[in-house]
Amino acid sequence: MQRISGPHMQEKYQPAEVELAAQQHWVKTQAARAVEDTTKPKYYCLSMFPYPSGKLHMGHVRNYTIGDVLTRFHKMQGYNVLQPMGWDAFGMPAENAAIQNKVPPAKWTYANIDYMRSQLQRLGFAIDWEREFATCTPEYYRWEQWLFTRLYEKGLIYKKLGTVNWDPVDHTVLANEQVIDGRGWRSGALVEKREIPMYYMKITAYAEELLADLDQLPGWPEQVRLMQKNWIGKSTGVRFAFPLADNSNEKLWVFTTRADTIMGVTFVAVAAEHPLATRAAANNPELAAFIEECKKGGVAEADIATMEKKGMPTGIFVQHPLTGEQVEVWVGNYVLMGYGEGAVMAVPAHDERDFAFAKKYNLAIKQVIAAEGETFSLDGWQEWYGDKSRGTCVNSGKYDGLAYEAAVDAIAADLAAKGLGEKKVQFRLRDWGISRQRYWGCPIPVIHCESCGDVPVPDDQLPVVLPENVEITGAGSPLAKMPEFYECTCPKCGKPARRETDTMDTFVESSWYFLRYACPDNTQAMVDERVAYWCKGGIDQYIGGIEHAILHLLYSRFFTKLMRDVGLFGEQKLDEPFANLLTQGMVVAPTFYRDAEGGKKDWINPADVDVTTDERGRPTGATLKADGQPVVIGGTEKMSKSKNNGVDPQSLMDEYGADTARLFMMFAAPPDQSLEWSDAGVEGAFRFLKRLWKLSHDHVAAGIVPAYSGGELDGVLKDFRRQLHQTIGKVSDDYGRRKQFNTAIAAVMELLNAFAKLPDSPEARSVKQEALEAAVLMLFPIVPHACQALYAELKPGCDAGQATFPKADAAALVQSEIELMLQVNGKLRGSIKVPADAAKDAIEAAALASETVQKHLDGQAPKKVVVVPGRLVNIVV
RNA sequence: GCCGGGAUGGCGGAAUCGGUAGACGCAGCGGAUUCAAAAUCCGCCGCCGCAAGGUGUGAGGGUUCGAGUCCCUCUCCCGGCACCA
Repeated sequence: MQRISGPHMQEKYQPAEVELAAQQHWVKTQAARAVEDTTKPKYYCLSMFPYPSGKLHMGHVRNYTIGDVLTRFHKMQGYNVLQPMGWDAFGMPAENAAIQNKVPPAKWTYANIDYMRSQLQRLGFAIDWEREFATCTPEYYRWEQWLFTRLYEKGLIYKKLGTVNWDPVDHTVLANEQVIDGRGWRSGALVEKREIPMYYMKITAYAEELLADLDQLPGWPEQVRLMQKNWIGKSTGVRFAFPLADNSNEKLWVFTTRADTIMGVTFVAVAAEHPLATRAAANNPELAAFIEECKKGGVAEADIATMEKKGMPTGIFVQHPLTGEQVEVWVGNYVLMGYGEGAVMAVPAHDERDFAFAKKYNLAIKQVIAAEGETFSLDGWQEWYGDKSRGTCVNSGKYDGLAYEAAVDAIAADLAAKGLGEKKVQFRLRDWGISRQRYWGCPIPVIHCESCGDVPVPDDQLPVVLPENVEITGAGSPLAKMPEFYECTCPKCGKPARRETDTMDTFVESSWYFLRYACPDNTQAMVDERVAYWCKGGIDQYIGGIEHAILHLLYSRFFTKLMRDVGLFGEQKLDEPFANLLTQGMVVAPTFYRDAEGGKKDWINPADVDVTTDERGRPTGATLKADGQPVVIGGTEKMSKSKNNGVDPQSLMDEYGADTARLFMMFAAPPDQSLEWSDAGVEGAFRFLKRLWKLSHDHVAAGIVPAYSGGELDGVLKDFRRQLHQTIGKVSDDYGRRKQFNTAIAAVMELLNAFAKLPDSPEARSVKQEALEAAVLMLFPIVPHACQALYAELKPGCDAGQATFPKADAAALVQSEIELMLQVNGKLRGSIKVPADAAKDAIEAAALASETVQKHLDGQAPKKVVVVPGRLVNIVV
């Protein structure tokens, strides 16, 4: 094997040279190529694929370095490893770029992919590039269309009206992101809600399984499972009807989880789009105007939930299903047509929102729950009013005295007897609307025929190819303006027909790409038996941002189950795609700005700012490098274009090399926490690599020797060797179990600090050889280029990438004497040394005999002595 | 608004199962080297205090021999909220 850094080791660490040589070596030896091999355990390590936005940002560097560390570590542990990469290539930014720069989305996307691929290669990730694909190619999305037609036939995809943000000036549908303060981002027009037909995936049919299987995912963070559980939101309640008071036999259906409060209903609220509201508005211009007002504004839940609750009576009355009393129907802007029945019963006394609404409009508030020791008052809302775990029914006739569960059961039974309702399990989860009125996405494979209706495109006409030369204006859907795309013939009857011009939500592509990596070259099927090899028991590690905790991960779980039920996995049992999940935190950086006209702020990039500090290093101010004048120090925020606080990873790589970038990212914070960018921290990472290089160089220059393999050692060397093997144990645990790399790096740093203080003797040299070999292998997953070169110097002819990860030597860990802390009344007062195998009473005696303890006891007898083996002794006086 | 998370020196963070708070690194300070600087190496470094000592993990309360860690109340910050990806 070639010596990577040449016949004479460079004295100075030169990352550009070292990294180029290492990367060429890996390409030549196909080090990252993954081949199915049943003789080894497999390890599929997956990072969330990037949207090709132009260039890598720090979040990508962080995400993919974490993945690469785990990939390389597991390879050194003997696993057959797969680390793939691809491109989530459909999406809005390509259309925005097309509007701004007049570049076709496809061209822009492919150019970005080429650049970003080169950046990933420059970072030295052990990616199997033979498996790369972009989701915007027909070779990929044809299978998505194929699956769509299967699901459509199974009834798992259906059409219904959905509410979207409508820009009345641009005549276009806007994403929530494009609605700013209720206005369209380009036109500035007030956005309206509009109902249009859309295709939906029946994710609610899988709600029960998606919820239950969360318990089968011990490798997921508890917080993510909890978020998904709450999102699915299973609740048991009662669906029941209020008959209309006009004796028309019509009914208004509602769902409630608080049927126990049914006797406290004082009004009913319906959504603005509810048929009853429409009917009432027909001869009530004031109400019609109010309904129009409700339709203003966007559809985002966060906006609806925080806006002022408003309502108006309809003049329509319904009968209370149990008392027969007349109850008025109101239209409320906070009731959503898309949830449940689009109508809710209102119990102001026991629902905080209803309480506020009733106070505002002077509606009746009737207490029907009482809790012991509490007084009900209309002065203000109190927490216990809505707490179903407390209290019993009052003012509720035959239900008086019943607690929550008993009351719900009795009331549900009575409603059922009247044929007006029943208990029902309800999910918060809604079906997934996948239609988008956009160009740069996967065409929905449906043809609309006047005679045959909606006809899925037959297999032999797939893929429906997205035309690539299109003019994007930002107004309206481009495909709907292209007769050459939408004019077609019906596959059933052959008559002229119209092709669907909506495309799919881009979450669809990212819901199954991880399965396609197993078999990206298959032109005959969506997936094949290689999925059974790589995805058996789930993908071993998935790494990505916490912002995907709900949507992407839930959709991916859903798709895996859909594909299983379409029979795509054959005999293999694959219910869940990701066995282990690591959610990484954001990359944040300080912000700087100057106030500009109109209350706006000019954000200044951290790279252009000098921060001044006082004699203790505390920041006292900041100035712009260009003019030396002060700028305002803002908060520390997620790197973004809008705050101009992004740092380009490319400049980091150019200046320090890939290893320093990787080391800094892994050292600055544990993976799941946010990571604060710091120029000085990067310097520190670079300094450490220089130090590692120099220590190795000095050792190699004095002549390499066989690593220590046995024999008596004196105190210093014995202690150091114990530290070495403790470090090996800790680093293995940090990589393998804890997935916390900052502490692994810190442990190796400590080891090298101790290493630098070792004496120079023949014995010491063999221990140093052992330590350097181990340190270089331990750091290899994080800084593979430098370690590849160093290992070849320490063990000529050996390839660090093919080496086995060091194992701790149990014999080296044995300790004869240990130190115990001494506490008096819980306060640290000193320490004692005892034999490692000392008995409890011997420890107690030694502690009591110690000078410090005697001083604090001051002649008194201890009340209690607590001995924690291996830790401390606490004496209570 | 709802769901989930976070807060520890001047800064990033460590403390893995309730047991030495501040590992490791950055910044700072002192020294060595140097004509000088950079680089490098050595040492100091939570706060108050001359010291003894006291005090300290967002705020307040509690459990415990012992709390950064567990429980209750609160404040601020961050992620998600279904068309950003």
